[in-house]
Amino acid sequence: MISIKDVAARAKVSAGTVSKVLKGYTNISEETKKNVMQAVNELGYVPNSAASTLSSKGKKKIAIYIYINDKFQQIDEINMLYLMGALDRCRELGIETVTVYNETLERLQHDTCLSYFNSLSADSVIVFGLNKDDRMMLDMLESPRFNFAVVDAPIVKDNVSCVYIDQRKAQYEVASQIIETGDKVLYFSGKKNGYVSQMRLEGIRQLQKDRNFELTVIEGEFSEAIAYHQTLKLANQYDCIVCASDMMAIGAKKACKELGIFVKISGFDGIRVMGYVGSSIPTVRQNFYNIGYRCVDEIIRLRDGEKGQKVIMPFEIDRISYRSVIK
Amino acid sequence: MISIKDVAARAKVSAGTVSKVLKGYTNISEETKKNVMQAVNELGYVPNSAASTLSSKGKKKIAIYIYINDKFQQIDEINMLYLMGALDRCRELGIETVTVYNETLERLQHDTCLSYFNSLSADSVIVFGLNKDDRMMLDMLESPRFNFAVVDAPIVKDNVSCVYIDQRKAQYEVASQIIETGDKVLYFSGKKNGYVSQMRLEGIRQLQKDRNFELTVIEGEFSEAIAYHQTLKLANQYDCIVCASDMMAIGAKKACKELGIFVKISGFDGIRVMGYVGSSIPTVRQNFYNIGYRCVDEIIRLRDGEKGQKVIMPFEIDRISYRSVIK
DNA sequence: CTGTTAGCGCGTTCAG
DNA sequence: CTGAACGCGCTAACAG
Repeated sequence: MISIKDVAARAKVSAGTVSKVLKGYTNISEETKKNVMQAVNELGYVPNSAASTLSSKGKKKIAIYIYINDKFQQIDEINMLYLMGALDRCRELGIETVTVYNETLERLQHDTCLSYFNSLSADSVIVFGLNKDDRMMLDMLESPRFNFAVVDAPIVKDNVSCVYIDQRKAQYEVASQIIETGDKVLYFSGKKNGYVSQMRLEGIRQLQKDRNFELTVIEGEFSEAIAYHQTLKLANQYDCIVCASDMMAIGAKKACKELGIFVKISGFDGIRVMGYVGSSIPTVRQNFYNIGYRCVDEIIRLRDGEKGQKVIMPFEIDRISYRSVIK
Repeated sequence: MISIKDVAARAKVSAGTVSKVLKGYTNISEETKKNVMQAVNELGYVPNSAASTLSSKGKKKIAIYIYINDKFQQIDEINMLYLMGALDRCRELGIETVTVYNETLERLQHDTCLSYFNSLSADSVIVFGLNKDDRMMLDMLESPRFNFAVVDAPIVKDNVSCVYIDQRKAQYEVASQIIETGDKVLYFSGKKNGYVSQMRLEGIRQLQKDRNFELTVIEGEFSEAIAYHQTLKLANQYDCIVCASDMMAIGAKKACKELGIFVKISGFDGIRVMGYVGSSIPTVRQNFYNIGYRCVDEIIRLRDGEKGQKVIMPFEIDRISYRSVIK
């Protein structure tokens, strides 16, 4: 384990000087700066981040908080894209990250959660797809000591920005692709009390007012299985099935095929698997990568002392073709 | 930020004693133990892991090394399952983890890589799907200071265990489901020089000897697009298309459908998307969760001073139905 | 059984 | 412009 001392010895300066060089202080002669950097390279020195963050109370990492579980299919694609976006942006900016998984937090008490992120030397947290049941994280948002960028939850505070597409508008637009006046429409909503679920529901309700059709709402919990089974039971009574997620749309479509009937269906999210199911279903394409990317920029804003804001990301209404997914 | 001192003050003992209680030392009176724990709870104290690992040179985290990119579709599902397995096992065992992404390492020099993991206070690394191009990680494996569990690469050393299914046998068996003597067989292999690609290729070659058929091998690079386009061109000359990955099988199947011909196809991996493509394609089902889970146990073995070993995980030959993926 | 002491590796004053 | 000295929060060795 080569420490800053080794570098100092090799460069014939003191440890303090090495530190200054590495931190980019200005008042260092070019001469010694060069020597130090050379020693660093020759020795392959990497600062010990534990010691570093312990010493300088400067916590600078961004914690990336991810829900990882097997309850909902295809969540992994969305998470990976969020993650890629955020990681790429952090790399561009030279910011260190820590990945934190929800199950890790579930073990902790309310208050200890703060300390936990603290001990990770994070001062900011990006929350991908905040869950309304996640008391732990919701409590954390109250702590002014951290900055947050939250995806898919309409929460704005001095230290909290939120990032998402206009769910209401998106649901309105995608549904309007398939619904005609007078249609009987079945709507599979997401999780009861979920943030996005509510907004999407408002979207379809708005469309109902504007276009006048019969609307039945079923809580689909984003579950493909529920959509599948409910569709098997009910599809023959409806002209359209509007789904608050692609996976539910896939379940509904599958059921219709099995029933041998045609019902207009729309989805929501724009995930790749839509390109494989052999049906052309209009959906809302969210650019998850960009959302993740943008979250980092929000954190930067907050760190700079700006107040939290709501960031609305663009989306597209489209069908996902096989061609588009195989690249 | 409440530190060990605060706890000590509240419990009216010294910081050292608190530390001992928390580390589960035996020679502590029940009385003070209780007091300390109470103070810990009341204050919501969480040890600062940076300080902890800095002090005790005891590095105990397991670093989980993941390739994250968008080059190959559906890698995300596999990675997530690996990850879930490893994380679950680590939680069961009370081991802390750090997640490290390949792109982070790509910035580093050879030697600094070691220091990097060091500074993360990791003494072990789990590598999911080691890439033969990844010089950085391959070099690291030479370092006896770390323990490694490597998935999908046949590397065994004192400090390196590897975990995977019997690729050779799996490819043999799944292909034998569709190939009959005298068939003309097209084989889409994985990445040239890839570890698993080679083993799978051996499997099909072995089958060729045993069953006697005409075999053409094309480097498919695990790419759905390549399989798709090559199949469009060549399918009518073959009876079977054996693919070294599910995504290639899907590409091949799609092409056959477009050509309006039937060719027997097999896949490899057992990922969920196979349940959505509407074709019943035999494949090798790997239990990625269990593989991730098992990797942690291998690390434990190595930490206990045992030598690295090859761990062969079970697999199944099966078709993935829609029913099985919607649960 | 418990308190005291001495660092872990680094960043940051403060002198010089 | 540079070096010495202190302390971040914690653990370990040593006293008592």
